Amino acid sequence: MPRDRGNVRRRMREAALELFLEKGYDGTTAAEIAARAGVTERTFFRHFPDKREVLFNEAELHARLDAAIAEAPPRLGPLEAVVWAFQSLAPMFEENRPLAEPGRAVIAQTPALQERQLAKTASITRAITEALQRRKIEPALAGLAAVTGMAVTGHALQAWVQDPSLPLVEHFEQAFQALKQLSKPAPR
Amino acid sequence: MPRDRGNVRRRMREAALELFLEKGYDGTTAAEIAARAGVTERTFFRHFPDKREVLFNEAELHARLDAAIAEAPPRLGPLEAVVWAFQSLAPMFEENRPLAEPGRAVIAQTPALQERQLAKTASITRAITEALQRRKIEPALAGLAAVTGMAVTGHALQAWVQDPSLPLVEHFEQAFQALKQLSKPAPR
DNA sequence: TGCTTTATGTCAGTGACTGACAATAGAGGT
DNA sequence: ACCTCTATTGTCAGTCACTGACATAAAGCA
Repeated sequence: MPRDRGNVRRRMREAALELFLEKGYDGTTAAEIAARAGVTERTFFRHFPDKREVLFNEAELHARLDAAIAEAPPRLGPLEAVVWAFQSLAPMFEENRPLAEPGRAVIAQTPALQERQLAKTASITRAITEALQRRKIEPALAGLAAVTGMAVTGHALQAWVQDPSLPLVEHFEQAFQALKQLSKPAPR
Repeated sequence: MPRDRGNVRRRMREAALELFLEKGYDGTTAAEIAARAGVTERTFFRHFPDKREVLFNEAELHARLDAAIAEAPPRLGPLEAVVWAFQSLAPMFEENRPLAEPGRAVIAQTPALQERQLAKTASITRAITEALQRRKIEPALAGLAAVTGMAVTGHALQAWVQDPSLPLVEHFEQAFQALKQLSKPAPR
């Protein structure tokens, strides 16, 4: 019965998001999601290890970040390389926006999903750290650049959701500049 | 039937830890934990919102941290206040060590528990941020001091588990000194 | 002693997730 | 067009986390 191959996954993601917006995450059963996608509950759990995963797409982000950090100009420092990598992924974020934006809303009101979000952030941070080490950055510095880069990125994505008029690239740039302001002057 | 009052909770925590060490987290059912504590599964879920919570003790830590940060000497800066607060809670950590140490081992090999751990860390970080703001620290600085303080504390606790010969207070001190080293010199 | 409150037991039910096995659609070869 | 082989999916039964409703007994108090 392999009729759609990779499309089944996408259909289930879309069906899930629709239902979550209609009835909330807790009010939606995995069987309902599967049904709307024209498939069985069992198939749902073959594609996603658990119900929460339907809202996240870590694998793709992970792979693209790995590649982007490797391709960043060698002259760039660790934090700059991270920012550069996210900048280069901006088109992907823009493209996924129709799904990502309402997804954030659902996550925001569901503790179980916020928890998973934290785990995903941690996982991506580890991935960035390793990618930086492949650029011959020492581990401690790589880790620091990774968490900082993730924080800046998260901030920029947040701002982008609230103000879609500005392109994501600009939000990245602003957040990065704000960080520089923070670390520069000794106040008072 | 209120015979033990608060003791039931402690008995269930101990029973859970024992069983987790014997059969692993996933191999242990909530009913088994309850049975070993001489109680019903339903009672277990009356005391803990879910199975994972049996391994964490956020409420107490949260309350004590709030108080400790409020009591820290006024002359201390935000990060110093956080470190001071954790220092003052060292006796509590030392006392809970028999439970906390094996608990860490269980968490380390159970993804579901690591996820919850991240959530707890985030929650405590928020609590510290708010406590610092009550000391008239501006929000951005308070948040930065909170995450930094949590990172230093986590590092110290990690080291303490691996080297119990040194008192926890010393580990806190060492980790704090290490942080200062990191932020001081501009390498190369 | 009788009454109220509180912690627990009992029971039935939902929903997430899993293992085992059967059934079918598609690719590729003949 | 027919056959074969493999990747996916459907079906079914079962475990376990978690919940609501109601009954019950212990503890505190009048």
